[in-house]
Amino acid sequence: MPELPEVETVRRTLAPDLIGRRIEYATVASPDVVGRPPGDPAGFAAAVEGRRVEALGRRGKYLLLRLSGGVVMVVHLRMTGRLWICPAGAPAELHTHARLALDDGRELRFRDVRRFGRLYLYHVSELGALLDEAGLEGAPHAAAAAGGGLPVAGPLEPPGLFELGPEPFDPSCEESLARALARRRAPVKALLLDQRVIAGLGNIYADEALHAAGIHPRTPAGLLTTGDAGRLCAAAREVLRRAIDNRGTTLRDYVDGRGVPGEMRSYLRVYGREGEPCLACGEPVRRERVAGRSSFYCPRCQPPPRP
DNA sequence: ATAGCGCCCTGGTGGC
DNA sequence: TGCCACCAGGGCGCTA
Repeated sequence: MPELPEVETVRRTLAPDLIGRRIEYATVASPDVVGRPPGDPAGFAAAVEGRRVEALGRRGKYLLLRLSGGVVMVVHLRMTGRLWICPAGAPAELHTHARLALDDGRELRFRDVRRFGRLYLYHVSELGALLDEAGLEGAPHAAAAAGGGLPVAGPLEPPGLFELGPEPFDPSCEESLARALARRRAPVKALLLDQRVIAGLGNIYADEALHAAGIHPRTPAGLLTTGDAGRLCAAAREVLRRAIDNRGTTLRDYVDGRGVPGEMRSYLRVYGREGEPCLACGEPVRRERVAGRSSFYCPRCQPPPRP
């Protein structure tokens, strides 16, 4: 389940092989995965062909590829998406939806068994602050003024991309979380998963962060203090940092930009460990459905809220 | 405004 | 062994 650490790992592992490469031609097979221009794989392919990859950035769980001519390709892997580079001759796996042939005899491939993942195209002028936030320095693009030859404008889908909360490593994270928690009845976990509050946490790292902070996932957000919000942010940072250091969590599908699985799974302290002893206190880890998601926690380290 | 739920989609799993 | 209900969960749209 690509969350922030997995997307960041994909970015880091793709960058050295991708930056400076020219996309010779593109094959996009499934209309489903083309979010913009909506359902137009041919238009998408035509719009990226001939462009060079200039830089790779990330914002939340979105990966951004800045292409020459002021075009930005945005990728969201959702649940089972994979984006990696392989030799052009490698047999295409089932559910390969896009293949971008590079000028060095290799291919950038997008595969997604469940077709939840999406590819989007934008012109730099549409992205505004997002470029800087994603670490793509928005140096003026001389050749980009005209619109980059993109076939469509259309609405700025997905809306989520333009409503992202602060990155967990951004100093404004504490304030955003504290503000979101105040007077809310929803379980704290629901807000951690809300990308408008903090960008980049998913089910795995939300559980890990709550455990590290000693907060039960079902705790009504409004019961938490500003101090709790601070501890939660600090816990999230530590968990995410560690996950990035270990190149992400591979449960089944996830691989990095070179096709290599991540190592973080062995270091998860609660996620996926129902019935096993808490690594902090030995109490068996429990699993419960919170905010529509399966949630793992230690009943001793994370005392349940009093009903 | 907010909270909760169903939907999308496929493959793996576990029960019988 | 085969069959099938069920589960995984990110984001979004709908409802009350």
